[in-house]
Amino acid sequence: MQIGELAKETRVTVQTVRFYERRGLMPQPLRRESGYRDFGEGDLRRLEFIRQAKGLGFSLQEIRDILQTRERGQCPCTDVTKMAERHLAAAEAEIVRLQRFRRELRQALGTWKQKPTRNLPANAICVLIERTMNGGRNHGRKKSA
Amino acid sequence: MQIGELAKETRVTVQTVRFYERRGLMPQPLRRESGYRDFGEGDLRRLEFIRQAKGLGFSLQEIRDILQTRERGQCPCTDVTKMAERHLAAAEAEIVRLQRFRRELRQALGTWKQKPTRNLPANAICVLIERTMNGGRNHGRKKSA
DNA sequence: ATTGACCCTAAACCGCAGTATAGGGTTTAA
DNA sequence: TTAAACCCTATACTGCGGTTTAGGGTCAAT
Repeated sequence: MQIGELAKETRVTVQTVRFYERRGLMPQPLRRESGYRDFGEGDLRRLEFIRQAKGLGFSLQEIRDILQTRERGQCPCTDVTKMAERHLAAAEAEIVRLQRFRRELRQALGTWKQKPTRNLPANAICVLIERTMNGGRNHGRKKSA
Repeated sequence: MQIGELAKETRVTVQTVRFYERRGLMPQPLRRESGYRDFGEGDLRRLEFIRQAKGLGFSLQEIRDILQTRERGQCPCTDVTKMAERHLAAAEAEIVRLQRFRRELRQALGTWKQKPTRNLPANAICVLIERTMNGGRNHGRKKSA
């Protein structure tokens, strides 16, 4: 199989396949006389695994490590579990953070709805921003001061 | 206030302050005869706002846009709301994805505990990986009716 | 006058995950 | 024979959010 076919099958670009090879995710493939890469079924499955792992949030570095462990005949389960739990923890922290912000935001929007102002720059999130900016009442910062 | 003091107060590096200036997040500050930047209270609050906004997941681009809208005397609420909801949606999608993976992972680990293998590379997540690598047939996946 | 802490600019570099471009060679079919 | 479609390498570029380096200038105290 030529690189173009492999790329098409796995829905990545040929550049990406070569890029993965450079990064050590894909092995050095067989070469024809011409220098053309010659891939087999194993390469196809490997590339599909890379795509799936990427979809699960693993970095190329992590995927490379998993594949290398596997290549040494070892089980990458422990590492994979650790990585996955780490991603999970990060995502959970992220969502907690954003949920907190959303609460603040909704509160601000509620205030805004109760006290609808026209297009004056004094409502809702602006309040939140002004509060953070800690000047509250004064927008006085202009360059041509 | 010199750049060093500003940086210290806001717990960023002086390079970062200059970087924000280049990126248009911080205004061109006053300069002394020597060329030294001279910051005021407004700059301090602005930089603090940048830090907080960053903490809330806004990109520098977004923060710059918010500040520029504000500088034009307009209310950035609508934009901010949109941005925040977008971040939230992204984080929620992320966690759903990872929760799905965690389920798969836990299932795999459960299987592994029930059927302890020796240190052969055929257990748990390995199974998950092997399944992907060896032809990727997904058995027992029931998603939608 | 000299040291040391501070400041200045411009430019290069980092990791990430590729994408694009330049300048070629190969294969296949008309 | 020639053209299209494919392949090759090497290098540069993207956007993100900075960090580092090189090579200076300024300011306060000694």
